[in-house]
Amino acid sequence: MRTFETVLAQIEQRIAADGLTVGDRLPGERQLAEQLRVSRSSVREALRVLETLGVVSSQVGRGPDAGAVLISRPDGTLADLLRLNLGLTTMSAREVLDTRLMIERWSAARVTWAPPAMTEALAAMDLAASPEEFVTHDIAFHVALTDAAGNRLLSAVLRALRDALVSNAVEAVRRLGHTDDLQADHRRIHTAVEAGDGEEAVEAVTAHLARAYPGLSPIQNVF
Amino acid sequence: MRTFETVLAQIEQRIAADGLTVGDRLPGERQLAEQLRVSRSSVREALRVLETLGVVSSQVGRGPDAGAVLISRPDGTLADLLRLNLGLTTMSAREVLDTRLMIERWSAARVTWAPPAMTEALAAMDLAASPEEFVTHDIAFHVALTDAAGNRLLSAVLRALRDALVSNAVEAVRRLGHTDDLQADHRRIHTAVEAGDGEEAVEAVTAHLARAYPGLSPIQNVF
DNA sequence: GACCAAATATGGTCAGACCATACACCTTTC
DNA sequence: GAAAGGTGTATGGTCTGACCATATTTGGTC
Repeated sequence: MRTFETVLAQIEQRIAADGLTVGDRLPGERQLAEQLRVSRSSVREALRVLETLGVVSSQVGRGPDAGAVLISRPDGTLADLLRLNLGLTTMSAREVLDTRLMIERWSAARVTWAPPAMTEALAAMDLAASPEEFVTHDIAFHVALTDAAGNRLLSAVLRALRDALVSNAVEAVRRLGHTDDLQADHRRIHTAVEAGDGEEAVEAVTAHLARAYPGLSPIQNVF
Repeated sequence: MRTFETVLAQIEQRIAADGLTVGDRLPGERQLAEQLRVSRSSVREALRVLETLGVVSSQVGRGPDAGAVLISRPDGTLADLLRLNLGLTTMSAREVLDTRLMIERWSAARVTWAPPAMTEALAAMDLAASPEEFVTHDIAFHVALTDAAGNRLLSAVLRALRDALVSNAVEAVRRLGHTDDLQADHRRIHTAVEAGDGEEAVEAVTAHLARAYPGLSPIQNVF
């Protein structure tokens, strides 16, 4: 097993052991390297993987104080994501694909603030002059929401699908004839996110979807 | 933009420009570093990201000849995957992604025949001489199953993910040591599909998954 | 032609160095 | 006393150069 892979495992363990959550920080690269008795290069390679997985986010120049890296999605499935993306043990794409998983993650993320992009998109939709324009910002709105959930890998797949479905969304807006109801939904979602109320948010999203796509089965949909 | 990110972009471009495909090799780390005028560290960090994304796979000790890294999934979505995991935007695919929806659609489609590709893949798996070969046909089998459900868009995405996880699947087969049980599952699925028995099929698929990936959470998976 | 051993370039890892950045702290100013 | 500004400092990002174990190639041997 390569060194950076063991580093990965140890970081994972540390996150679990210390009960780190969103916003918490890992030790600095140098300190981490010293603790794990490996070179900084290996630590960095591990961090790069974690960053790709959407677990951690680095930022330069954090003064003389502590911290170095910031956990962006520390939930328990970290191990699965690692295994999957590294081919260490086994994983299934279905698990990743399951949107329910995403809901759980989103709720577990305990997001207590609405991403600025989300707020901006909300305002932009009010000013939209055409269904196409509306949908553009609508996508941005949901993108921000998904980002708040934290899993970039999953988001990527979802995003690709979304892009492929732009025309559907436009048609949905046209069918409705107006966007008042949709905006009301959006505001409800936004409020829920701001309040950090995961359950309410999921419910709001579900209601929103039911309105936008009436033919949809009452399955638990998400974004 | 960090150096390794530009390296990422340039490698991506190179793959597209040179028309590299599965099995082809990138230049060695040192050579790549020299060509791109960056340090080997940056190249390595970029490669680590690509590895996490399932695009390349490194292996040590390749003698004095050429090659260094090997492309493992060069399909068109590479660019999207790169962009996404680098932190641009993200999105959700809403209802389309929900696997349960797929099951329902599949049932609702009242499929009363097994797709020829499915039958062929089943036979091919019997003749497979290696785990790799087995998995190849295994994928074809499940893709055919997904296609039978009727949602091409969903099929495409699932397929892409599936391809990205080939190595995991191979390992799963290796771990089992034999393919008899898997084939028994496949036959059960095939029979159910032929009979148009959606419920039985879903159940068979679930059982199949549980066998192939024992650690999997009891989430309702689809293949 | 088959087999074995040395030569060689590779990926993996390490140590040490430099830079630009952003935070914490301290001084200055009002 | 509070606000504003300057400075010190540890950080992430990058680079250089080195060593190791490994796998492929090469070339010699039988």
